[in-house]
Amino acid sequence: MASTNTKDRLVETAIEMVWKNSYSSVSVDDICKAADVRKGSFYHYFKSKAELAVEAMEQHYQKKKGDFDRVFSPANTPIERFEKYTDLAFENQKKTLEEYGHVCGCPFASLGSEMASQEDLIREKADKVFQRHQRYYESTLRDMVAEGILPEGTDVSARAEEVSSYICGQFMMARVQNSLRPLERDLKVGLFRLLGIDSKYLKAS
Amino acid sequence: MASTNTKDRLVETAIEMVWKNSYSSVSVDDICKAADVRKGSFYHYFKSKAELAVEAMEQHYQKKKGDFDRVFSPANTPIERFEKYTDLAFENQKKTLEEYGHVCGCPFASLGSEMASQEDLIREKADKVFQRHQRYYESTLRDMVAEGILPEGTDVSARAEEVSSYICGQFMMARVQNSLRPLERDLKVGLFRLLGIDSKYLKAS
DNA sequence: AATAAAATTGACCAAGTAGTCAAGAACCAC
DNA sequence: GTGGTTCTTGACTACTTGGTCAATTTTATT
Repeated sequence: MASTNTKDRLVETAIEMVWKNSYSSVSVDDICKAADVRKGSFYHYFKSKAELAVEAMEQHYQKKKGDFDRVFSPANTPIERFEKYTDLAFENQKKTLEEYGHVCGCPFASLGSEMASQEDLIREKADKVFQRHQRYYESTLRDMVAEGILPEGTDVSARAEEVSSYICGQFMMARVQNSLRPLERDLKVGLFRLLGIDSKYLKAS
Repeated sequence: MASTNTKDRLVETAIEMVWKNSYSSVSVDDICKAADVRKGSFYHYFKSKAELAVEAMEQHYQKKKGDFDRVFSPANTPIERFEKYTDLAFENQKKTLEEYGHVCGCPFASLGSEMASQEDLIREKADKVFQRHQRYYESTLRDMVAEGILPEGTDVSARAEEVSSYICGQFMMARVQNSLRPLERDLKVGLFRLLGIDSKYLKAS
């Protein structure tokens, strides 16, 4: 688990601690101590705490990218993709609850929202990560249009953003409630209603 | 604007500063300075910073309650209620952008999410406020069922929570993007799709 | 006017904050 | 080995943090 590489160890420790708690509540000293790194080394690799956060976000995205690629693979039907995605998302949240003792929500949203007005680099990074996620949704929506599941002329870009907002909102709600229950009940069913897919296409699965 | 009452002045200043920035980035000293109150007075009224935050949330909810009551009044058709609500929500976000120079999102979500794992009182308060909001949604959804706009047996409680999540998610997204554009484009149309209302009922308005 | 209660003040504290820096250690190519 | 580069260290700074407290002023009650 723990990287031998100093920089990676800092990044991994940071994403864990910040995701569980918050950016401001986790100090550079905390991260250094947990990663067993002296502060001078920290500032050898990062020129600020914010820069570490940005790199942690990128690395976390890269770590999850494989899952995204698998779930949103064209080998799955468009509907399967969103189904598998909500399952995956739920499992991830469940894992944070078991591992950190708390529902942690979406790290990009929490961190991006917390620092939105103070660290523009962090806000921008969160924004960019969401855009990348939305490309997966868009592509799936386009396939839905092609298959006649969604009407010609559907604004896939707008709808992808709605999906992104909805999922993010569900995660934040789960974090604030510190409970997986509404997520389990609402995430998938609400998402498919939001997608505007006729129920006849959902019966099959 | 500025209250003559010391306690109110602290609460009003706090909600403003915390909403614009974040809980952690605004210190007790900052709030005291902005409210022109000495720190001893602060701790005469509040026994901790967290307690102030909880009271600020309650007061902010009370301040907005009138708008909610007007918008969700049974004098409006159920569809009108959600329409007026999205309009109001958008205008509120627009106001924060103009006033604070930044899209601020939902204060209960931002604050609740930021402090979820550190200050349980804050998390709980945010949770409670969302529950109160959901009661407005639920009541409207029940009226929709009664009018045949939604099918008998609709789980209004679950759907209200979905609505809450979606709106919150849109706000957070707007904050992270620091832009009103997606909100303007997606908030209302996505909400009505999420509600699962047959389009024939929407044509009328 | 006397008294008690509520409100205000500013000095104070211990602990933490992000970030710096000069010195040394480890590693590299040659 | 030599020389240069990258890493690591720990002490250091200047400042901020949430919170305390005893002394004072203001306000309300009689």
